[in-house]
Amino acid sequence: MDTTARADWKLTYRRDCPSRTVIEVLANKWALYVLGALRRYDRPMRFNELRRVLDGITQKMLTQTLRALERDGLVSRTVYPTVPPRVEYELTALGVEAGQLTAAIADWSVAHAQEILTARGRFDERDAAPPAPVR
Amino acid sequence: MDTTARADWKLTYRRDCPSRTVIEVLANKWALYVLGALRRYDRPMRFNELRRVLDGITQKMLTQTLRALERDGLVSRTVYPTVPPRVEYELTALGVEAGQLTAAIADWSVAHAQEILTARGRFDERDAAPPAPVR
DNA sequence: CTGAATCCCAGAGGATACTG
DNA sequence: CAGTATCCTCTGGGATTCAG
Repeated sequence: MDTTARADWKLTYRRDCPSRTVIEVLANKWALYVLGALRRYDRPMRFNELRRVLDGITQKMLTQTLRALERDGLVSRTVYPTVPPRVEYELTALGVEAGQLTAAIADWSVAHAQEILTARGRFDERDAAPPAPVR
Repeated sequence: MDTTARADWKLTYRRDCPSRTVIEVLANKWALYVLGALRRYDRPMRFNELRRVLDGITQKMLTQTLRALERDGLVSRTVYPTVPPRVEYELTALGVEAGQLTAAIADWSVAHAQEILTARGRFDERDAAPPAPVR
C-alpha cells in the first residue's frame, strides 16, 4: 500500500484533497449497489440485467452511475455491434478492489440491520415522546 | 459473522430490504467523513473540533449527520451540563466497526486518487474530442 | 459553545416518451 | 436492447439568524 496515504490522513478531510472527489463517487448508494452487484455476480452483465437486479433504480440513474464508474476506470463498457445492441459492463481490476470495500459495507449493513433498526426505533421513541405536559 | 447475510445477498438489492436504509446512511459523504474522523482521532471529540477537522462541512450538515449516526447507534452523544455547554461525540462499538469500513474506503481513495484522476482525464478527453470532422 | 430554526435554490433523481 | 431527451418534483445542503 501507499505509505503516504496513511502518513497524511489528516489531509483527507481538507476540502481540496483530490481524494475527496473519488470518495464522493463511492459514497453514493447507487454506485455502491452497482459495484456490489457486479462483484457478486462476478461476470459481465448487461444493462437491463443490472436494472432488474438493482430493484428500484431508474434507467437514468443506472446510466449515470455506470458512466461515472466507467469514467473513473472502475467499470469497463463493451459494446457488441449486433442487432439488437448488446452492451456488457464488467469490473476492472480497480473496480474489483473498490467493489470489495463497498460489498463489505453492504454485508455489514445486512448483518447488523436488525440491531441498528432497533436502536433507531428506541431513538425515535424518545424523540416522539415529549416530556409529560405539565398539569 | 451472520451466515444469512451471505446466503441471501441477492435480497440486498431488493427495494424493500431493511439493510438498504442502513446502507444509505453510510453511503453518504459526510457520514463517511465523520465516522472516519472519529475513528482516526480515536477519542471523544467536541462539535466544533469536528467541524474544524471536516473542512467545508456546515454546522447544519454536521448536526444532521451526527444525529443520524446517533440514531442508528453508531455514535454516542454526551452532554456535560457546564457553561459554556460541552458536548462530546464518540464512536460506539458498532460505530467503530462501521468506521473501519468507511476508513478503508477513504484510505483506498487516497491511495488510488492519482490513478483514478488520470483515468478520469482520459475519459473526459475522449468525450470532449469528437471524431475528426470529415474533410 | 452547541446547537435549532428559516429561507432558499441548484441540482439529484423520478416518470415518461422517443430513437438507433 | 440500450440508451437519450424532457419535464418536473423534491430535497440536500448552504447561508444566515436566533437561543440556551
